[in-house]
Amino acid sequence: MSILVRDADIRRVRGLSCDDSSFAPQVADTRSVPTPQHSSTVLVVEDNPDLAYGLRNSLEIAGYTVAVAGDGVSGVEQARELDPDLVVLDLMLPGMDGYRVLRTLRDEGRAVPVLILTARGEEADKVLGFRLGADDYVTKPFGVLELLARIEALIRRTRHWRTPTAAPAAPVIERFGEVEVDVSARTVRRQGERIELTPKEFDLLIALLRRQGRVTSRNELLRAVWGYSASVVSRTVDTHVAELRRKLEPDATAPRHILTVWKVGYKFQP
Amino acid sequence: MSILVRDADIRRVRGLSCDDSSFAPQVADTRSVPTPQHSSTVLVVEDNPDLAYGLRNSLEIAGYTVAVAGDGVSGVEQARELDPDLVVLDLMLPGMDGYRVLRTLRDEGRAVPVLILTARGEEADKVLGFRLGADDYVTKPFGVLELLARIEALIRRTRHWRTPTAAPAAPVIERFGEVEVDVSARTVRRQGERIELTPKEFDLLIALLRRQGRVTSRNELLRAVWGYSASVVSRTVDTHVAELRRKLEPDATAPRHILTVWKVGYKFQP
DNA sequence: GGAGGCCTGACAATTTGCTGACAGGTCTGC
DNA sequence: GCAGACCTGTCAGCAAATTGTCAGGCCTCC
Repeated sequence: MSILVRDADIRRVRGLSCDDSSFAPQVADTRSVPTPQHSSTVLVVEDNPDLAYGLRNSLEIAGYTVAVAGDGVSGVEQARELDPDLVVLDLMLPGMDGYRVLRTLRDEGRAVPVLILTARGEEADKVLGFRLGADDYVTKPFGVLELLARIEALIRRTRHWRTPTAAPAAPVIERFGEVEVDVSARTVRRQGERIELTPKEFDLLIALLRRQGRVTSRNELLRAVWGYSASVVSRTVDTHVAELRRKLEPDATAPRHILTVWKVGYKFQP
Repeated sequence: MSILVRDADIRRVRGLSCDDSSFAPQVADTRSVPTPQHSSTVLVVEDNPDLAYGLRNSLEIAGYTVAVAGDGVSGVEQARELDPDLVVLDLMLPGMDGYRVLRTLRDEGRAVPVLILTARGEEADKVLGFRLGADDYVTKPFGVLELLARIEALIRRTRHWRTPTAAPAAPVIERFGEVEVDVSARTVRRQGERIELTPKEFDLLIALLRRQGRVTSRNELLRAVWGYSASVVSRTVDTHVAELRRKLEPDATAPRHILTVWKVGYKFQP
């Protein structure tokens, strides 16, 4: 893994003017250079300090504004606050792992491009990452120049729809029956009263909400919420569905929203 | 390199409805169901016939419309004519190489996403590819599922500026007589009133619907709905047909939609 | 070390579907 | 046109499959 790359190379990748002479304060330099493309913000969510430092450095040299989050929770928070142009996301994070970070962002309706950067190179991992809404997936060890090129490509691809519209970022709230779900705050109220859902319960609820009106098999729910594909052997999904019903349905024994479809799966109805 | 992948996996990558029961009618269904997501067109520019064939196959199973070009010049031409949603581009091409194809497309102002697929895995090659305007870069040997996931991600990312309105998954509804069937919700209404069908009944109804207008033998229905082929010894199919008639026909003794064809089987008529 | 979340596995409660027989229709050969 | 053979319609009960539910135990996080 070559974190050590000449600055000139890094600049070149971004297509900045590259006269090799400058060993001057690069950061200040690139900032003052009137880059035609207004400086984009990149959020790096990475718990390994060394790697985070290296990335920040490379990205700043390439002319980006960089923020670093050391764990999943602060990653989500900073993504909300900064509204970055791209997120570089490690999967192995303490606490909230990368998959969950990604899912949370997407559940909140954030379309920010996400590049997953991880040691997990199994094809299944990659497929899962893309399914959850990732835009690129780079495995360690990686070349910095390639990473920068991919970041550049992603930002290039997504720039035009960011500039024209200044999103007012309305809170995403879903309602059904006497329940309202604030997706970004991950809170649920029922008759105005706060209901506590566990993370899995909330994810499951969102997954059902996103598929409302359609029958969803346990397997699809497993993949969407738990992240793996396996023939359903245990009662995990059912257990959580039962818990959701208990917490959200007026009468858990006669559900009106979270319905069972025999031999197929579950279906959410508003 | 695993070109050989189960169809079910390939479908799953596109997020089509997927079910645990391996041989159940649901899987067969997905093939004929008009997928709500309008079929995207993928242009494959690849001179190796075997690889091109394999790609076309996988992509078609995944639900894409596929065009193949065997060299760079016809690749550019087809890109102009078809205006595809994505281009899979090999670099090593006879005549006009991939880089030049890419540059030509971009010079013409075509913003179509391009995924480079090549054996050249040097970082410098990748960086060059991205600089020329590629959106992704996959090196051989590659996993088909990963490639499909990347293609899906790219098309997902670029879909919105091709289709201005993002419709929230309109339900697929089939109608006949006074009955309407919502396939994805697995619900049936008759004169607007909800009719409860058991799983087998619903599957049988779908199977008949899919074969409307032509006679279907009990054996074929058995295979389609029950998943196994067996000479019909029991009255199973008939029983379920009777039940369907009772629930859906205005007069079950004089069916108008689910007709008996003597000594042959059944026929559905809208 | 405690608490909460999550999964597992068993048991109970439902729902579904198959079987097998009988009744009623339809067809074929005469 | 008739009789017998054959095919389809129908029914109800039991067996099997599926889901609801719960408590115990493992694990992670605080």
